[in-house]
Amino acid sequence: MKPLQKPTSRTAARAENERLILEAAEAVFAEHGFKGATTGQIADRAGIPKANLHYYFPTKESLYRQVVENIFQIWLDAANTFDDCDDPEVALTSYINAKMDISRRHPMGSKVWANEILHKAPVIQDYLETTLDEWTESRIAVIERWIREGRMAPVDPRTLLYMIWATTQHYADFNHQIETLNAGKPLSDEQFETAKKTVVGIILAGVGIHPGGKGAGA
Amino acid sequence: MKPLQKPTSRTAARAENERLILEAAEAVFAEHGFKGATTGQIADRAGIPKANLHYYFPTKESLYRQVVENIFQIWLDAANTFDDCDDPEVALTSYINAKMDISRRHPMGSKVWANEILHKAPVIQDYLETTLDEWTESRIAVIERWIREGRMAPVDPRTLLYMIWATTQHYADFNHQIETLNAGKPLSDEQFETAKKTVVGIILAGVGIHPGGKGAGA
DNA sequence: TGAAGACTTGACCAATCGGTCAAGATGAGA
DNA sequence: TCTCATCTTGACCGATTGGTCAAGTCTTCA
Repeated sequence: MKPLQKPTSRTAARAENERLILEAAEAVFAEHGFKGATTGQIADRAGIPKANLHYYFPTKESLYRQVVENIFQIWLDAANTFDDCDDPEVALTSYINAKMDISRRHPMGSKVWANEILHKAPVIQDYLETTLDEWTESRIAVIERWIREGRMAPVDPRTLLYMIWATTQHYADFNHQIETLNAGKPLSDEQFETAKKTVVGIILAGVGIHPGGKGAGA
Repeated sequence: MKPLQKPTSRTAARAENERLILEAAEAVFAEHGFKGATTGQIADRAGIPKANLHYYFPTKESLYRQVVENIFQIWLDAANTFDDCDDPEVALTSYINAKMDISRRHPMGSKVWANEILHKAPVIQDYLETTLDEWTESRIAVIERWIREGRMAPVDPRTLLYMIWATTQHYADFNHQIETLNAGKPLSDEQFETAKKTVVGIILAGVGIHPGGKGAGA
């Protein structure tokens, strides 16, 4: 039998340190942007000396890249919920709910992503051009088919997707503004549920899907 | 008769220089954020030495503050179109169109704003708490009245406003992503018109307003 | 026309920050 | 236990950057 590793074995300690650093980095990059964040801040937040951070991640950029790649993975997971079902009502509902939940649970990741796009995606441009572009085009095709089949109103599919992205991510990226307009307090679970239902309701009605009824209006 | 000022009189030159600097600053702050922007970059873009920039704007922060205040003024101008008419269809349509047009014509301003909120509004927090909060609350009251009067479906007014903000500003803030997903090219005027019409259409239908018909659906 | 204030600008400075390094601490395998 | 690779860390360095300064130049106006 292999000797049991102590909880602080070499590999476990390395994994734990990398996790601590990445967690701290996501928070600091989200709040201050790539340029605004300092490796010293990140190291402090992770509870290790700066030199040690540079032992695990040689450059600030390599650390940032890792953070962004992790975020893109979360985004892709949510994207898959779009294909849960071929019914537009179910697909749109579950996709919007998944994206809203991400904004609630991973607000910092969304902020890092927003920062990256605002600054012209110096790190993730290749993802945008490949994975994201392919995902978008194929889902546009699905929406166009739903429209042809009369299962939803003839709206521009691209604009519909952008509306969903914009609105759901707004709850993460503009969270500070939302809190300020909510008497300085975070949205309660009830308020957030109301927001989710309202967004789903407006989008579905907006594309002519009326739950309870069937098919699309004019 | 007052002596005609030469085109480069003292006051005119000052005004022109301040304009050049503010224009350059908006662009550089939009692309690199507050921390990422350097006063040297801004001065270069304005075509003046860095020391001269600091003659007009003593600190980087005072320059940034001025840029943000100008942007907020544009935002307020658009906000007024909400009150053009007491009819929800007209009000929502003209407000969405105004905000879409701002995203098209002032994308950099919107990006600076987004950056500011993303970083917890260190400079404009007071605007959020006063002017923005008052505007929002009063428009929520208007929407609630429209709902009571049966002129639109009973949706959460706050969420509706956030959807409009998020979607319209998305066309500025995420312009880079939108271009990338448009074969790397900026949206044509036709494409942008389609986007505007689609957003207006989805929102109006989403809140139960059907142009041509009258009043709200269930 | 000449004095006074407004504006311009190259050179410079202090602070910050990403990253290095060398010396030591620690754990794994023989 | 001994050895070696891995990990830790305080001190340090060069580059960048916000901001200053002093020595000019240009406008205005009496």
